[in-house]
Amino acid sequence: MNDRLPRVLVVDDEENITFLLDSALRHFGYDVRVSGNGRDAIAQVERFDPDVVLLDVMLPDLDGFEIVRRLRLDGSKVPVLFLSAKDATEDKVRGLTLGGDDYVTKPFSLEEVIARIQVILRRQGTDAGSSKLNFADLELDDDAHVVRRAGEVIELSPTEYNLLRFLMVNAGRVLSRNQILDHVWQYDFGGHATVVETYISYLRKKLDKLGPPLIQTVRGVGYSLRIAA
Amino acid sequence: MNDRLPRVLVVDDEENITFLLDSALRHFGYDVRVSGNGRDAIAQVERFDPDVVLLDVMLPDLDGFEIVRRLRLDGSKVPVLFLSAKDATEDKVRGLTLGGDDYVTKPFSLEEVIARIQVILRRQGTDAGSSKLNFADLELDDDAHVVRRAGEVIELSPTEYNLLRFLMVNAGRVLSRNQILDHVWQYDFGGHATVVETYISYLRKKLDKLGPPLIQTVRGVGYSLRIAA
DNA sequence: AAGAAGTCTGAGCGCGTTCACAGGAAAGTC
DNA sequence: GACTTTCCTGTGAACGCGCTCAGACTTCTT
Repeated sequence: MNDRLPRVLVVDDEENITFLLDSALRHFGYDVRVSGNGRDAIAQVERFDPDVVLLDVMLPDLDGFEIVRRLRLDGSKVPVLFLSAKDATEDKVRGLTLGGDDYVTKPFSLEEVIARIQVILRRQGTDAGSSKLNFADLELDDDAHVVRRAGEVIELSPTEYNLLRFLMVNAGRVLSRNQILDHVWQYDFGGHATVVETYISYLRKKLDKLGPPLIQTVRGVGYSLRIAA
Repeated sequence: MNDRLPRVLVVDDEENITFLLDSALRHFGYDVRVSGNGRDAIAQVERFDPDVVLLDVMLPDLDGFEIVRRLRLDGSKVPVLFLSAKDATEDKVRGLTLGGDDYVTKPFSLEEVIARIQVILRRQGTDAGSSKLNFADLELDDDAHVVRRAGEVIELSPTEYNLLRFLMVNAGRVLSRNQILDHVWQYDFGGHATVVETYISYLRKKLDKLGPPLIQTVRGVGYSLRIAA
């Protein structure tokens, strides 16, 4: 087994964002470096040799595209996951997915970002894991973005999908409403934790048509994916 | 085995609270420091280098979130367990579970706080122990928040769960009703100690379905988890 | 521009949880 | 064995948590 940790370089000038991604990615077992501006980022790619770069499009010195252009000129082929604001720049980012790059729009949710990173790493062969998550007769395939139970395909909205993914990654563990909110919803979500209840309800309605209940309520604590006793 | 004691910094301006936590945590084998305000707390983090900080959100000088912000700017990554009042602060707690931080609402029960601290320390690798407690054919898993006897899952209410946890942590020892009340119930509980009897009764009813009695009454003193002779 | 899909809020309802209390059982005492 | 003390457990009331649904609002499609 070749287990050098996959290396991720996070480039953003907002410290809350880098802190957020840094802690989440570390927790996921990545070797993380952080950079706050474009020039430093280019230098770090050289020294750190990351497997993927998380790159904000709006940086104080160089813009994200310029950074990538220079990296490519230097011969680096590291794939980039852009973090773009949801405005004009979004158009510029389109079409990048050809070179193996991809993008998510700010504000993102962590599950979203992590899923994308894993897709990139898998396509590169850096991350050995499969694109499928399994629990009981449930199957979630990130590459195809398809969920099945007992063979049947289940149609899920984006939020439902992210929620189920988070539950499956943490199968067996109890997750508090706030934990769920922090990982599944966009980081700037201002509403109340009761949305989680609504979406758990949606998920149950769709999942439990095809078998026994899988999402357990732990009263006063949260929810947990578990096979009923 | 590397057993330097885990270090905990407790920050609160109410002396009853710090006293309470100080003694309980010491008794649990932690190396504890106490601080009564924000500025001092920041200084202590630097000097004492704690593994976790117990931080009241409402402090006379700086508010808890501001303290964390400053700590992060200083590069400290120490996880924080917030002690918050159950109202307004609830909203501001967003994003906390990402950096490994968490919160409990005042008034808390000691078992609650200690369980949370252990979760944080385990996740950090500071506390080697597992998330499971065992006694005879009983098993309590804090991660999944599940209790089993002889393999069967037992559904417990929050209070029942905390009570059983306290009994298991102190297996073999006799615990008085007041000790139990002090650790399992919220510290401002005003009722009578007879509740304990009620909950012992609930627990016995659920546990003893699956095997011989485990909770022994020690007349005139209290209760004890013990395998019948 | 209109329709469809997705998201989120708020309210109502049901049920589990918590706790006091009281009558009866068990243990200990003389 | 009778008496006292301690403990057990059923009943019931108040409360709060969690589930669900309708509807407003936003965003994506065509």
